Amino acid sequence: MPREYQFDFEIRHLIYFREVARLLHFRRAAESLGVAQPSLSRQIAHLESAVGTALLVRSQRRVELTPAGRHLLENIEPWLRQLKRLPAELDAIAQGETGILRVGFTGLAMATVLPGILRELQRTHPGIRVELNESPTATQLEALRSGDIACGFLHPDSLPKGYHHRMLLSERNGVVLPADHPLARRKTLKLHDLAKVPFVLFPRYNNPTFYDRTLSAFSEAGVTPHIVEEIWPRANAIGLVRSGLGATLMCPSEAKILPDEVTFRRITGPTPESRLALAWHGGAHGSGALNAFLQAAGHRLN
Amino acid sequence: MPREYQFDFEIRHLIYFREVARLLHFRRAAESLGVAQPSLSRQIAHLESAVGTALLVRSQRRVELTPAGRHLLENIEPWLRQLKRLPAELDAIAQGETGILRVGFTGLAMATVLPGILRELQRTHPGIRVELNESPTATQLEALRSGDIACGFLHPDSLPKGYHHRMLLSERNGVVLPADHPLARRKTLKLHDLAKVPFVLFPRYNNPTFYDRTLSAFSEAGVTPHIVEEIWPRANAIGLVRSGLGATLMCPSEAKILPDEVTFRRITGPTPESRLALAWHGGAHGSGALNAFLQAAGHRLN
DNA sequence: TCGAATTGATACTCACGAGGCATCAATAAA
DNA sequence: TTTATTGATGCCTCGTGAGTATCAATTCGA
Repeated sequence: MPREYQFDFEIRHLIYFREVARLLHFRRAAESLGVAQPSLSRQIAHLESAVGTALLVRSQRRVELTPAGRHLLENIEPWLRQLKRLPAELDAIAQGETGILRVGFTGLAMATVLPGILRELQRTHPGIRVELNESPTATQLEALRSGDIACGFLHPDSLPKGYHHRMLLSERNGVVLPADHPLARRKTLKLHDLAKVPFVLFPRYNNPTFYDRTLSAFSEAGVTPHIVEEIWPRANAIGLVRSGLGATLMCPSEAKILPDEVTFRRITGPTPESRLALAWHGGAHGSGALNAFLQAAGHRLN
Repeated sequence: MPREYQFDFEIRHLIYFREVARLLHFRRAAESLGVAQPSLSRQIAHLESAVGTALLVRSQRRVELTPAGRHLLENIEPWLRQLKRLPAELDAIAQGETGILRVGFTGLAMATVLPGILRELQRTHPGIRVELNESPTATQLEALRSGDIACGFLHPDSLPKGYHHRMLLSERNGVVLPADHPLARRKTLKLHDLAKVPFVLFPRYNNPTFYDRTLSAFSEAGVTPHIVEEIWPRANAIGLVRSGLGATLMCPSEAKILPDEVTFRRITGPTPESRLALAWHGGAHGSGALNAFLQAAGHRLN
């Protein structure tokens, strides 16, 4: 038993001391603790020598606390209570009945599945607190890797191996135009029609895979997009469209709620496809809170 | 080792776990703790089975915390720190460098030695908090007996055996008169001169010994005092004198500061003698705070 | 692709010390 | 005085923490 990192007393000593201090009687305390009185006497003596201070005054016929003893009693009482609850507490965390869960998400998730999942989770596991973090797919992947988030709603196309994921939705992008734009009068558009329209997209590093896929769709349609701005989060793009800066691509779910000044139009033919998946670390030991979240997400989807 | 009152883990386990959780490495943690790695492995396993929850995920090559493990780490950290300080803390209390000290006192003490002692104590032991309680000698004796106060400034004549005490002062009483009283023109008085003067004294039960001694002084002087009021604390007697109700006996120190409307006159011949002593419980195990207080009181007197 | 190094777990033995029983010394109550 | 009750001490037993040697699984380097 090494000396340097060793406390010279143990929880047992504190519990023994508490009982003696409460009853001020060795024999009764020993009985209450279920040990023999001599053993108790020695353990208390051990504790006193370990802390280097007399905690009790024994006068053969009466036992009383010293000031240090009283101080110790008052100090350990709350801790012993907390310690007693500890196993149940840890179990609750492991079972996912409580805990903090950091979750990454994109605007699309918030516009579609996320609210329902959170509501379901709140219903089944009210003890779990979710810390939401809107960030682009690339950032979420990094956060997943480092453990900063336990799971993320992201575009799964560039998901590396070692992560589990569940596809949530896949939608062909449409276009958001200023309401007074000439093309807005048409019911549907082709990407080809938008050759001359200035575009607001998102920064490439947010999600290189999807960015490149978007440009591919344009070239497939035989045009090169005129990109005037890159912005994130995507919702901000709507503001720019509204200000007349240009148009932006967006999937129907995300464009469900739009201000009057802008219009959403479906695109026929080639168009990028927004995908949303819930991804999490492939470790075998999913945190309980994460499992609860996944369960809530599954429930939402069935 | 009885089951009912036994935690299934000890402080040692928590310290071991903390080190492993910090370093996320059994071998290095074992080295840092000064134990062999196998022992550490088993202690951690023991802790996990004791709390009934996995705290670490071992993947042969890497160790990481489960959510429960992280929770445990965060919870025990502050407590282990506190626990480490505990011996020094208890020692400080035992040595009287800190703690709470309840002290009884009378008006005479506050008018004389008490302020100086408190100042000295504050200088030498700033960690000690003193709880002052003005009460008559008889009440203080009871409080000493029950442990409500650790020491008291009181009239020592009726001090029972089993208490230590240190005499602080002894003063012949004088008389406090209304300033416009005919007798106030004399420089000194005899108790005999005050035969017809109505007197304000204190309730007998406050200090029966001194009360009786006072009456003895009167009869020695050949008079019976005309007592019109008994009041406590003594300082209030001055207010009654001021209102013209009568005169009161008082020692010079206590009568040092008087309003203009009253006058203090020394008494020659028989007169009661106010004594002040610091008394404390004769137990062998004086609390450290008490010892510090006594030391400050001694310093004040030398 | 294969061997070397590194990881934490397991098997075995040893020794410290907590626990139990019997008993003592000191005090209080009869 | 006797008797009962208090906490402390002596001695023995046995559980368990710790050490050494070793294993199985994985990673890394060539």
